[in-house]
Amino acid sequence: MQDYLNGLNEQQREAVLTTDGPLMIVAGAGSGKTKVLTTRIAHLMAKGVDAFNILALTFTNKAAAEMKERIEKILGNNEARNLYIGTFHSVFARILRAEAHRLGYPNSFTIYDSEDSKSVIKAVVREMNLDEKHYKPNIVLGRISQAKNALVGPLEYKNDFQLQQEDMRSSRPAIAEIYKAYASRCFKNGAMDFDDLLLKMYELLNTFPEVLSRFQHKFKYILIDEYQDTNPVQYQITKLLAAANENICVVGDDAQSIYSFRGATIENILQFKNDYDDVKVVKLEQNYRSTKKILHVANTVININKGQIPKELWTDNLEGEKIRVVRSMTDNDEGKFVADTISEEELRNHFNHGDFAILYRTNAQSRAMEESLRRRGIPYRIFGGLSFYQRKEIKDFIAYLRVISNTRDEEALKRIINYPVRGIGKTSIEKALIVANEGNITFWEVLTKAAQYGFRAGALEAINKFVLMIQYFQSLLRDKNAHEVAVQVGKHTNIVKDLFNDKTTEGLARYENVQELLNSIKGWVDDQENLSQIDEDGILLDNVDNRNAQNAMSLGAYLQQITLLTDADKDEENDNVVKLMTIHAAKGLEFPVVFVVGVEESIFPSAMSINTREELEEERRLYYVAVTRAKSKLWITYANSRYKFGTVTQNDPSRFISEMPAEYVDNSYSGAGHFNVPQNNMGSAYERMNRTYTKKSDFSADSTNYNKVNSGFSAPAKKSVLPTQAPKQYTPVQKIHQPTVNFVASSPALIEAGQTIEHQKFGFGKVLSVDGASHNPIATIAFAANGEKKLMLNYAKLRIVEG
DNA sequence: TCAAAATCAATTTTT
DNA sequence: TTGATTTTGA
Repeated sequence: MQDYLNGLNEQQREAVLTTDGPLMIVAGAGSGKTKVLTTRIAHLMAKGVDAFNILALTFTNKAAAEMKERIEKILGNNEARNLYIGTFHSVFARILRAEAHRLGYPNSFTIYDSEDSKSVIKAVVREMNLDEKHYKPNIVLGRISQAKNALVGPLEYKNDFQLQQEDMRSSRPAIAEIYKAYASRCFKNGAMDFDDLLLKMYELLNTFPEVLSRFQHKFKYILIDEYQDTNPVQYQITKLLAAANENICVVGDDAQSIYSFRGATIENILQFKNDYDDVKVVKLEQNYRSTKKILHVANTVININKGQIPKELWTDNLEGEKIRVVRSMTDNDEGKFVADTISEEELRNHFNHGDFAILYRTNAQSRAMEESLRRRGIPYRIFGGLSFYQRKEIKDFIAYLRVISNTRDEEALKRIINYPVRGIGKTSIEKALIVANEGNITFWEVLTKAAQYGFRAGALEAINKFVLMIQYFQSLLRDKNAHEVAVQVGKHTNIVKDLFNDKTTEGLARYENVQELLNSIKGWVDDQENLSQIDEDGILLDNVDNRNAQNAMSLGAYLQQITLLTDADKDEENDNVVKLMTIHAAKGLEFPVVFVVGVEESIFPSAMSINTREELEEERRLYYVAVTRAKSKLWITYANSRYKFGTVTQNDPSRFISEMPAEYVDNSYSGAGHFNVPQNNMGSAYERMNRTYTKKSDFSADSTNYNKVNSGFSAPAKKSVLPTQAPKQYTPVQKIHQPTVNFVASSPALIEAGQTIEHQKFGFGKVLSVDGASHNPIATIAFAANGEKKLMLNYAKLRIVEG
C-alpha cells in the first residue's frame, strides 16, 4: 500500500482508488476534496499513467496551482509539470493557440477581457444607430454571454421565438443583431472573448473529428473540480473529450453551486449519474474544517433548500463556540466593531492577522472595512477588484504588445493610436474606422494604406510614422525576445519616460506598475526558456522552426495568460494580513476566524435575487459557503443603516440570520450592547469632516497592495473642528477679476466654509459651504463678481485669502 | 486638442 | 458618493 493513502478515511480512499470509469465525488465543504483529487492524480501516475494523459480542469488558477504543488510534493519530483492542470479557460486557450487557424482565427488571436468586449459592443451599438442608453454594454454583453454559454449562436438566437419574445418584452429587440455584429467584429479583430474560449473549443472538437479523436486519446483521464459550477458548453466539451475512455471523475458539491449568473447549471451535477453507464458515486461527508456548532448551523440552513443530493456533514472536531450575531448602528460602526474585535482576538487569543477573513456579498462593502482596519493599523489585503493587468497604464502598455502580436486587434489599436499623443485625433480615427467598416478591411490595413484615403497632411504623416513604429517593433521579434521588445516599446514611445517625469503620487505608482509589468515579462521569458519548448503532441509550439516564430509565440503566449489572470492568483510574500474578499472569491478557502458582514435583506440576499425560488436558493447556498469558510470562530454582522450612493438606507437583518438554529447562536451582541453605543454626534461629525478632507492619494490608490501600518494615514494638517468664528461681512471687491500677481493655489485640505478665497477666474468670493466628497468636494461660493456658484474645488485655481 | 467643468449613471457575484 | 462620460472653452 502506497503511503500517500495513509491518513485518508474510507470514503476518501475509495474515491482515490476507483480510477477507471465514470466517478462522481460528492464532496461536502471542508471534506478534503483537494486532497482526494491530488492524491488521485498521484495514484494514477504511480500506477503508470503518463502525466501527458491526464487532464484536470478547475475554475480558478489558484486551485490549479495548489493541485500542482501538492502533487509534486506527493510524488517528490517534477513530473507534475507535464500534467494538464488548469482552468477551463486557460487550458482551452492553450489548445486553441495551436488550433485556432482551423476556425479561421489567427493562432496569435487576442483574448478580449470584459472591458474590451464592452467597448466592442458599444462601438457596434453606436454604428447601428441604436439608443446607447437602452443598449447598455453590460446588459447586452450579459445576454450574449448567456447565449454563448448555452451554445446558442447568433442565428439560432435570432430564430428562437422565446428569446425574441424576451428581448421584445425588455424592449431590446435588436440584441440578436448586435450579437451577430459583435461576433463578426471579434472575428474580424482576430479576438476571442472569455466565452469564446469555451465556445470555440467546442466548435473545434465538434467540427473536426480528427482533432476530437486526437484529444480524446491524449486525455485518457479527465478530472473536473467544482463540477456544480459548469455551464452547458463546459459540459458538452467534457462530454466529448471523455467519450472515448469514460475515465471521467467529477468532484462537486451541489450545495456550493453559486455561479448560475455565469451560466452554470446545477443540473450538470444532479444529472451526472444519467450521463454514463455505471457511474460510481462516492460521498465525502466528514468535515475536517469547522467546529460542530458551525457545521450544524450550516447544515440546518442549507437543508431549507429543496432538491439536493442528500448528504449530512459531520465532524470529529471540537464543539466550538456559538456563532455570534452582531448588530451595529451604521456600516461604519460595523467596520469599527470588526476591527476592534480583530485586535481584541489577537491580544486575548493570540491570533495573527492572517487568521482573519472578512467576507461580504458585494465588493462595494469593502470600503467601510478598509477604513476601520486602516485606522487601527491592522494590515490587510483585498482580493478581487481590478487585477494588476486591468489597470489603465498596464492595459495601455500591453495594448502595444497586443498590436505587435496581432495587428487585427482593433481595440488595442484604438487604445494606443494616439497614446502618447502623436497628433492622430478623434476625427482621423473616426474616419479610419468608417473606411475600415465600409470596405470590410481591418483598422490596421486602413492605417497602412492611409495615403489612399485622403487624410489631412499632418494626420497622414503621424499615421505613417505610427505604422512604421509598430512594424519596427515587429521586426525586433526576429532576434529579440518578448521582454526586450517590451523594453524597446517603453523607450520608443516615451511612455516610461513620461511616467517617470510625473511626480505625483499616482504618477509614481503608475511608473512602478509599468516597471513591474516589464519585470513580469522578463520573468515569463526566463521561465519559458527553461521549459521544454515542444510539447509531446505539439500543442504548444507547432511549426516552430526559427527564432522569430519562437519569440512571437512567446509574446503571444504571455499575452494570452495574463488576460486570464486574476489578482487573487498573485501570491504575496507577506501573507500574514487580514483578508477581505467577496464570498464568491472565498470559495475553496478556509480561515480560523471569519466575519461575514452586511448580512442584511437586499444585500444578502441581494435585492436582485429574491424574485424566484431558484435565485433565493442560490443566495442561501452562498450563505452556506460563507458559513463553512470558518474553522473555529464565526461572526455574522449587520447594520441598521448604511450609506448607499450617498443616502442613508435601512435594511432589516437578513432572513438567513433567523434561519440559523437559535441554540447555536449568541445574540448577546445584537441588543446594542456597549459595543454598539453609537458614537456621539461630535465624533461622527469629526470623522465625516476628516474624511472630507482626506485626499485619495493618502490612502494610496492601490488598495490591493499590502497596506503599511501607519502609512501616513491620519488627519491632514491641523484643521479646527471647532465652529468657525462668526462669518465676516462680505464686501464685494471688483467686477472683473485680475488674478493677484504670483497667484499661488492653496492646499486642497484647507478649503472650508467661512473662508474668503480668490479664484483665478471668478475672483474673490466667500465659501458658504463645502460638501461631499473626499474625491469630489463641491463648494458653494458667493462671488463678488457673479453671485453664488457651486464649484467643484479645482484647487489649482483657488487661493485662500482669509480664514 | 486638451484639461476642466458639468452632467450622468450605477450599484451582484467572475473566468 | 463615487466614477465615467460628455460638454465646454481656450
